[in-house]
Amino acid sequence: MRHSHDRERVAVTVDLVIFTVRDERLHVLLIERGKEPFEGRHALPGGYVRAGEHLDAAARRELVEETGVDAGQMHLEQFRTYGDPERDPRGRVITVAYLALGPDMPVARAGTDARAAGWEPVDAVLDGRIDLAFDHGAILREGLERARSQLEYTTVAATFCREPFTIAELRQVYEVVWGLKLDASNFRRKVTKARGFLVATGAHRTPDIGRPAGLYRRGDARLLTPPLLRSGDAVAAQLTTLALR
Amino acid sequence: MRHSHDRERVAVTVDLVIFTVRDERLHVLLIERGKEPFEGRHALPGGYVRAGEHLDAAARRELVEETGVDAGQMHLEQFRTYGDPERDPRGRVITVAYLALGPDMPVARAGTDARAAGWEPVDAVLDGRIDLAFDHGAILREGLERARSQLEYTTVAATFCREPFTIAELRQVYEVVWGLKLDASNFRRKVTKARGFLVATGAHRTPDIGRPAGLYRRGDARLLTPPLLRSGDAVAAQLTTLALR
DNA sequence: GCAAAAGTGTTCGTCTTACACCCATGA
DNA sequence: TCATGGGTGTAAGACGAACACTTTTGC
Repeated sequence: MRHSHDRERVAVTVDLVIFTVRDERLHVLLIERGKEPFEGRHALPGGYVRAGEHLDAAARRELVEETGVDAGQMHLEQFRTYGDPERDPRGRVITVAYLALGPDMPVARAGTDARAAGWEPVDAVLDGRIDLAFDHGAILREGLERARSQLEYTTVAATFCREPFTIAELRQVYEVVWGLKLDASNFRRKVTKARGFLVATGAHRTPDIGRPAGLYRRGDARLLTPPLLRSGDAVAAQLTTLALR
Repeated sequence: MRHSHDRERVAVTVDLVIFTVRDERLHVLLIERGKEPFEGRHALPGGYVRAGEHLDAAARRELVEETGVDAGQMHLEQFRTYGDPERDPRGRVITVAYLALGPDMPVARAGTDARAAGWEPVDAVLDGRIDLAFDHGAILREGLERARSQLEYTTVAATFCREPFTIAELRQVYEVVWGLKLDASNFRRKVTKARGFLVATGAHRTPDIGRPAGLYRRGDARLLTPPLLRSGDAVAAQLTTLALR
């Protein structure tokens, strides 16, 4: 039996987990809410899907609104929809969560509903120093897990780097997101061997000190073959680290 | 600027891609629609999320309604939300798609909106002999891709098997879902070595002909370590097979 | 014994890991 | 020339693919 109330109409939002690497640490873009509920609390950027608007389009629009960055260049992927009836005190609102990775970029403006917007260390959210509004803490954690595993099988890590970039910069992305130290020489071999991941520009960049490093651009491959796997031990270490926090 | 029409309220449904292995082929549970739109066409089982209902609960409810199977025992995972404004001719309806894998089971009843329900070979959908309503064809394809990769990293393949099961039965799941032939001896070594995947019952089952096979139950591990990877060549072969169809 | 399917052993080649070592630069 | 990070070489061991071979059953 289906009654009319079975087909409840609900509001739909998109929320964005946008990561970047800054000062050798993983950061996430957060806003400070400018109105109730959760006024003054940190939250993920996001907003209502408009009438007739695609979900992906809404996500890209919100990304531009919150950061001023053209989403056309960014990796943007839906990773889960959250629909707990109690997740928003205003009523039934389900949200489609997106993951985006990008190079460190300036925050161009505050969001429409936001008092402020800025990059915050992911650690601060994981250890409770920053307590996010709604269920955004859980969404962030799942986005982080997704990002970690995406690094294994796809070439998205390179989207964290502003072109052209060095292999050391790319390695730092892996180290920061995974929370591990990687062997520089073996890392280099793997990523240069993976077809379509990196394109050498031929140019070099001389650091403050040390030998100049070769510069690369992103290749056209989206899937990383062969994958760059975290060892089982490494994943276990990562999980316990998370649990201890 | 946000106007009231920016917060369009939309209907939300869940749709289920339910796979099973039957007669050495992969099958998917489909219904035949009993009313417009797409009356008489095949579609994925699913329905409206009710007021105050969790998305996962709605998926489990629909699964029981369509199949009579207790979803409590089944692996059920949300894999993507589809929100194209044009995807439903009746108006804006977004749908949260779930993936479920289970042993071959009888279809207990037709769904409330369905004229009939039954298992259909996945091949028939992929090659166009069955043309699904709405965007369900695309949803099915993505669900299949998800199922294929889930087999690599998780122990869900065992949920296809009715307990107790033999290693040959488990191997057949992999072969059917991946569309590949696997080496029986290497497969056995891998799955028995993976901790928490299989628990030997000690009992044996004698086939019509041949040596009796050891019987197993599912272990408590959800993640498969080490993973059981399709080789790059195998994946390529699979993709071309799909493209040629 | 034979067919068929379960299960074990072995070989060979590739990939991973760890680490030694050389290279190119600025100070 | 020294310190620093870039980059190459290489040996030991782990892992995977392929396949020969043994075991256990019904007929």
